[in-house]
Amino acid sequence: MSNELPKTYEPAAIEAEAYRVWLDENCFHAEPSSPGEPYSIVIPPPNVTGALHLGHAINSTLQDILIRKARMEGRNAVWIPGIDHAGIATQAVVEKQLKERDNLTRHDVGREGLVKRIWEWKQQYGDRIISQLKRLGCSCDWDRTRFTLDEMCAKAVRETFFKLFKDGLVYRGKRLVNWDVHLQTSISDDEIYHETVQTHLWHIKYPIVDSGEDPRLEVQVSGKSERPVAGMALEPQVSAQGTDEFGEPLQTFSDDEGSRIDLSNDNAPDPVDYNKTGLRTASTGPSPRPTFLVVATTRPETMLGDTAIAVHSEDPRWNWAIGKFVELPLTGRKIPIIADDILVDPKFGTGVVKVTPAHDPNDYSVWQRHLSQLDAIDIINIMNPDGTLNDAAGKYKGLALNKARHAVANDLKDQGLLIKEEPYETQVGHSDRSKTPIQPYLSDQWFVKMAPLAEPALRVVRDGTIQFFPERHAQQYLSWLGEKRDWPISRQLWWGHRIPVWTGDAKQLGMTIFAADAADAKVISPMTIHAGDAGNLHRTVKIGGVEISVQTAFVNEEQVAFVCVPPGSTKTEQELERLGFVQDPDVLDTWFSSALWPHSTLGWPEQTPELAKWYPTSVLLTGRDIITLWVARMVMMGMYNMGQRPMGVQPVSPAAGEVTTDHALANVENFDPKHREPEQTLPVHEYAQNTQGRDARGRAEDLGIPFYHVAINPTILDGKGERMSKSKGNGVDPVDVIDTHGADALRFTLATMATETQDVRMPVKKDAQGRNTSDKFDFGRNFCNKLWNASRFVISNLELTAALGSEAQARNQNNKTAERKQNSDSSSVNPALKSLPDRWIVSRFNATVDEANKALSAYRFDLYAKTCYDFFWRDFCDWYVEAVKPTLKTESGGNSLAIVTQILDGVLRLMHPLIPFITETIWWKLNELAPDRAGLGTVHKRLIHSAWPQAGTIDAQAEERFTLVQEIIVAIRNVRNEHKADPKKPVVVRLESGTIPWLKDEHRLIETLAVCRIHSEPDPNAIRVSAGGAEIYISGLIGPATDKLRQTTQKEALVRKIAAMKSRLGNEAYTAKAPAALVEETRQQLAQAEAELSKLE
RNA sequence: GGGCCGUUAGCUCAGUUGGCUAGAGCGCCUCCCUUACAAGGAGGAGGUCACAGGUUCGAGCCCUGUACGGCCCACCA
Repeated sequence: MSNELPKTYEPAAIEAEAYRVWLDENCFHAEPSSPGEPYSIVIPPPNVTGALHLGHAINSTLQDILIRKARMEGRNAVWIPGIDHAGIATQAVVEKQLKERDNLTRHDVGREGLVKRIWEWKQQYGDRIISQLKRLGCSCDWDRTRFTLDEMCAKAVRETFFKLFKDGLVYRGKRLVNWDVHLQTSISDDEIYHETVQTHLWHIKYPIVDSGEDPRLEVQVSGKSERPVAGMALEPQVSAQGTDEFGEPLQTFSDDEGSRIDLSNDNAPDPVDYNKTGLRTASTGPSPRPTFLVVATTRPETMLGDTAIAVHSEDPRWNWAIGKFVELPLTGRKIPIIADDILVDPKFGTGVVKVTPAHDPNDYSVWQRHLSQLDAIDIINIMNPDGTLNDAAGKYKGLALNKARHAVANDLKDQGLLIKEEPYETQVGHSDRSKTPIQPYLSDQWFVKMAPLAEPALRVVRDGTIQFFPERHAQQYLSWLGEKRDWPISRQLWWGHRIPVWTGDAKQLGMTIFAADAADAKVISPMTIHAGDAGNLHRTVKIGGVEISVQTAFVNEEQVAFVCVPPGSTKTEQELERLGFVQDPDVLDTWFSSALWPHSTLGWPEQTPELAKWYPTSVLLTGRDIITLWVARMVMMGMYNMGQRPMGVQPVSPAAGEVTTDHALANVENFDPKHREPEQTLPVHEYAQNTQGRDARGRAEDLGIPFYHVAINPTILDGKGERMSKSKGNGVDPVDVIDTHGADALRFTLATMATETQDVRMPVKKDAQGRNTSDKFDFGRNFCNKLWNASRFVISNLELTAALGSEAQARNQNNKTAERKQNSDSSSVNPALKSLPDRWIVSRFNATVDEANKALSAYRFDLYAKTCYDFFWRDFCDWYVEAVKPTLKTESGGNSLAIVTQILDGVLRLMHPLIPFITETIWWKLNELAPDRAGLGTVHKRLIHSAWPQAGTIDAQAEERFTLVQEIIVAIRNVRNEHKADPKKPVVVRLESGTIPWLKDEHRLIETLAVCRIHSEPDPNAIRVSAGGAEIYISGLIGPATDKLRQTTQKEALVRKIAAMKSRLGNEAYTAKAPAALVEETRQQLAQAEAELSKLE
């Protein structure tokens, strides 16, 4: 009894036990010094913010499949787990908790206090995530668990930041950022969602001040301008690489783009439609012109920060006013009317736009565009970080924005400047974290220059060094990276890697550092921070072995120095602080540390054995939503830090001129190629082998790419097709599913869903215990149950045989070395094959292994699971086991028991990566009863460390023959069923198969599986059917009526088929152009169909 | 507005370089609790492959267009 598997499959019991054993025996741990070709994966670190959902579950399952397979293939496989600190998200959650529990803000507890609390949160939820991964069966090397905020990562972050700073790829600039007024931090574009709000469009009069033409402008009032119109007059220094000096994407214009309007076009606005615009004309002058312009805005309060009015240069209604001024209502400031053909769409609104550079992204672009032009405009910030108005707002100072809006609108109304207030629907950006509206806000931020980093990262995907699966996802990567928009990396948060820059009086620095060791102080590169700001410098010096990189800038007429030092320069940091320098209070964008993940987890910047062995990693598995945010940045930073060539500092644009190449060698010095193992060969996947061989890997190493393959897993949606998320409440905790169905069932089902189609719908239901689960997982659970029971069957037979000292087993001992050539732990099935079913099932197994290999090397996890399913359930259980069942325990069973055992052995190996718990558990049991698998030799104690099955040869003849036998059996069953034959009572069958001489050898098989007796006496009343060229006469059934029907249907089908084939063959084009083999095949089929038909007449 | 993807059985989805009667699971119908498994077994019904053109001897598959759905990016004051 102890030898038996429990009668019912209960995943909960076996899963806990199997995982415990794996952990106890350290099965997941890898060492770089171990033998085997490297195979490595780094987990996309889940956010510590919350628990894992099904999206993580599918992602983790697929990685585990790859790692377990690689491990079984004898590779030195490591899967590095970890968690992301998820800056904003985590801080927001903890702050919210602080507020709700203790009614405290972060300012009450202070920076240290808050960070301490977040660490406590991290401990709790990090542990939860790890335990979820363990429940899933993930075979991560837990000894190597990392956190994006741990010391190793911190060091990598500091090193990288310093490199970037030194290379001039980090710069500080004023930029309009998305400001979360509630959290008082800037947030990235991707942390914003848009919400439709009902608001108003306020139409406001801006009186034109007649007295002043803008003296800075050359006169040009009518349609055609003498000088290039604004918007086309982009800075000549803008590089061809697509960014200006701020890294803004270069916008290119051509005459056929929408920025110009064609006045002959009917769609162009009525030249002067005063009714439409609500304008009045002045009574004097040769041509009537309005005395004011009307602006329509959704945000009247921002007019306090207006610095210009913009119109389209070719809009005849207003272009005469370009160069004049308006008086800004409520403030009395005089602001210019400028032309900006990018901002202004004459067809929209009044064709007149207020420009508020400090509070609107588009207006900010206007400011930038006009910065070095004659018509440069001001930029005025009217907002405090907390969302109230500042001194610049005059009497509105101190009001919150929404209050100011109404105050402004009311005052305008009082002054008769508000023409109308029309209801308007618009989209307003909201912070994903605080759910409050985002304010564009002008602030000082650090940026990473993208162009030099993006270029190489684009190249390696274009040239196929990095491959996407499915391939089409590369497009998203390429198009996003192609924009090369600079990356704002400052976050006004306390939770994260603090920016390693100290700010202070440049004069202090000069006296102490520069002057102290002037001979040693080597100027490494000049840098311009803002165009036109003379005196801004960028120097990197080396003093006493410590590198110090300095950027200077003028702030309020004072020269301020920004100093960056590499990690481990504590003394220098202290010295700086003694001099009054203060460290930047901001932290880095979370993605900054995530971008380093593949190499930082392996120990970089130290040249660790892990890095040498496992970098580049073999594949990255992730969702398509972070191809840009994460994948692209990992490639960039991987190449920047790990590449042997200093690509990060190659001057991509001579015009940029800010970065010199002479310090590029600094990167090379960091890199010690000796740590490489030149004998390393390819990663596992076939395609790489048949393309460039080991050169590919060598080249990839030179380039420093973090992975060769990017496999994109599908997004899991709920039953309504909506993305799962916690806020929607439609998320499913994988642990809930594991509780209801088991981890193997979850894994199996998720794998079948990992198709190339992007999204998977998952109808969710709540069970009695309130757990979110889905009937979808019944599929996997049923499969596991089937495996459980089939294994029980095999094991019960082994027990019996063992008890009786089976002859079959003894015989197999003799056969065991007959044809085997593999090592002792091989799973190749190759006993002495006798019967057709034996030959067939072995051939099918071999084909299945082959298909599984192909599927997995293409990351087609669904095909892998499907292949396993079809072979195990359909071929093995439904056919083979049923075929050998009656004779299994008898002498005449031949070596079927051996084959059943060996196939089970192979199936366990083949499916272990997919359903590790159940396969491992059965493996143990199988080891007890058949330690040598009836002749295969010694097997490994643990399946996790056993060999991946080898695909042996395909027996085409056996497959062909067995297929025919199947057809005959199905035909007989069919008739039996239609006649409601007693399932246990055999029918009498006569087979006419003169053309198939070998068929008589399989009569016994047919009798078994079709429940019949085969006789040779003709019966005139027999029901006749045909299958695969054999005529089948079935006697002993009543009810020929249905047979008539069936024969009629069959006949009709044949007639149709014959007609179709005849017409095809009658078509000369077909016989001439189609492949000869196909035509011949058609002829044979036609002949066969006609023969069948004639027999049915 | 730009780009990408999808539309195949009642539901969820496969369908390889175009090639015989388009498949699976679930659900449904009939029969069967046969000592591995009713979470099972045997059989069955069910599809004008979104629509319209085109290429081809031949189209679910390739091309063009349309409709509907989804995603990403940019978002008009």
